[in-house]
Amino acid sequence: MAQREVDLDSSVGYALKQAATALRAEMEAALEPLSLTVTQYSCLELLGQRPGLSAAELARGVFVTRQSMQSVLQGLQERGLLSRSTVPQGRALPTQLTPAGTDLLGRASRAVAAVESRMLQDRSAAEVARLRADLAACVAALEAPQP
Amino acid sequence: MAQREVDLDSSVGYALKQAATALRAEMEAALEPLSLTVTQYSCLELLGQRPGLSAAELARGVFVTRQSMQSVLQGLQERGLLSRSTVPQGRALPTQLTPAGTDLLGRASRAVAAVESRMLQDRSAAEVARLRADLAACVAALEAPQP
DNA sequence: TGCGCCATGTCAGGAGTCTGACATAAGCTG
DNA sequence: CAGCTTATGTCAGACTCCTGACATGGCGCA
Repeated sequence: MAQREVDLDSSVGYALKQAATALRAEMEAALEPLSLTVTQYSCLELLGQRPGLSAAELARGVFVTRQSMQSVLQGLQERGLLSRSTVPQGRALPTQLTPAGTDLLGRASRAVAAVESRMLQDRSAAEVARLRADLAACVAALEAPQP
Repeated sequence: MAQREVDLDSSVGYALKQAATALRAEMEAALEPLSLTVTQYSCLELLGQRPGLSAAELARGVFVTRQSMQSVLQGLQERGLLSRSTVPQGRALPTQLTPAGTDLLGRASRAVAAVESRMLQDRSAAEVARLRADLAACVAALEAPQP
């Protein structure tokens, strides 16, 4: 086996981490004027598109633990950006954006969209869709149960 | 503007984060038997391919701060996996793998390569290269100075 | 019905990483 | 040459997020 197992210059995994890191850094910079962290924005965005989600569902969608999501929700709730139902749906507590939350989300969403469109500049819609599909296929392959 | 600014189901950024998270989780699982964290492995791998790197250079390559890399290096050094030069090259202290470090890196590298190849299963070499190039283009676009 | 099983919310503790700060060494510039 | 800038290593503190644990509410099944 003359071939090296992992070569940084041709490793998709390394490129993936590099891209995710760069994107996160640019998102942080874009969201800083709104006093939002990337995690907080992700939470608002997810909640804006899927109103009524529970904390556990939000946590999975944002890729953090329930425990972390709890403190994120507390912070956003104290800022009046979202409200949690007092009446449990079973054990879960549905969450919704407040008008202030919806307003801030709109501005944050535009800022983030600008970053993403800068990341994808000079690429056709078809190329973008292909990249997205490639990444989704990676996720599916990784999450598939292995023997 | 009827189009939503950020749609999770078609957002490349979200897919990117999802893929990076899934890959990291699988890497953690693969490296756990070797008692290595992903950061520790990344450090060893980079050092194996670029011997003599300083702590600051390693930190940039692994996407952490110098301060974090310092504690990572201390842990690896105490396990006898690497050694830091006592004679500074200027201000920097070159770092090398020990034989034990090289040996462990070999096993870790194979484990990680298995994960990456599972992630990319059913794809041609050309498709993999294209994905890697797409990701690199994202990084370049994000890091390019903006007006 | 009663039991086990899973998901959710929550509390406490700890590991990892980051920001801030300082001293030192090399390079550049006037 | 002196001074400024940059890069590195290091120390200290704070913050974020995670792991572990527990109680509670729904669901399936014997």
